[in-house]
Amino acid sequence: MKDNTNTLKDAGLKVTHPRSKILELLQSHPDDHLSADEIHAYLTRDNESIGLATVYRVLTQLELAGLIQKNQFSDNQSSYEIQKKHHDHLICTKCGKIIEFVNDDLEKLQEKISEKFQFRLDSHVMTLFGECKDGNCSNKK
Amino acid sequence: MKDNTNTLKDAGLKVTHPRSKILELLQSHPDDHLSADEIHAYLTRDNESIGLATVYRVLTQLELAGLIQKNQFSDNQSSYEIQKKHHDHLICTKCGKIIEFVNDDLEKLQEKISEKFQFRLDSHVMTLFGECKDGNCSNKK
DNA sequence: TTCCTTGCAAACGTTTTGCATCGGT
DNA sequence: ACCGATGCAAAACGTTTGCAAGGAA
Repeated sequence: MKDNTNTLKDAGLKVTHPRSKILELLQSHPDDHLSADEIHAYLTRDNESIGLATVYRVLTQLELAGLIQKNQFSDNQSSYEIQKKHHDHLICTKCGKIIEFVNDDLEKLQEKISEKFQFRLDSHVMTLFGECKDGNCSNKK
Repeated sequence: MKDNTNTLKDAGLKVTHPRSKILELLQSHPDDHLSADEIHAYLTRDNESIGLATVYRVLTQLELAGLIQKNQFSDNQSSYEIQKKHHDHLICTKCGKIIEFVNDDLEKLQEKISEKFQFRLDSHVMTLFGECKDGNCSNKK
């Protein structure tokens, strides 16, 4: 019985090869934010013949099940990552590096702002764009 | 000499009918967040025969010139608004209402977080999603 | 065996581009 | 008159859908 078999079952999803493979891929790249296309390329490289349409379908299902998270940063392409505890993102506009962070003050402040406008806060997107101080920064991407 | 003639000239853009009209439209809807398609529909309704491609081209130019702001919320469609002082957004997931707000503590906190990760902060996107307490909330959109 | 899932190809909606014509300056 | 701006149609892009074939329970 494979690792994510129970994960999928618990989510109410039948255990199929594509679902298992895609979940596995995202689990083994916990720090990456992969597009559907990149995921498809990884699978193809591993000699898995899984169609791009299936990748999209499976990603939608996994997201709905709460197993992965979909991100829409500034480009036109969505990216996906395995579900971790809540966090926000810091993106280097030069090298594309993405840092995940959590800040409790920020979360509290968002609640305060929502209350001020009489909103019941469901979720938020908070992405900081800047330039990182990495030496190899401009080389990447 | 029309209102936004100088605005366009100052931005280094030749004053043309489409540019003038589109800027005018956004200026007269300061609280709206319109998609290219909606803008095109408004123009068509006003008997302006401006192509959708031109709308896209002009919006890109106006954004580049800093005269308008492009937003990519959660849908697949971008929306545009005239440039105002910096602000973030609060969106009602039920009725689609968008509230603009500024919070200095938030801005300071973002700076602090960026510094912590050794980033030089350029910009940020911060959107809160929730449910507003409006009586007519569920009727709209 | 039963349905759900998959692969493929075709459709989709938004945005971009090529090209001939038009229009500011 | 010049060169950029426009309209139209077609292409491009990421994503979704229809359908017949395949696969897990």
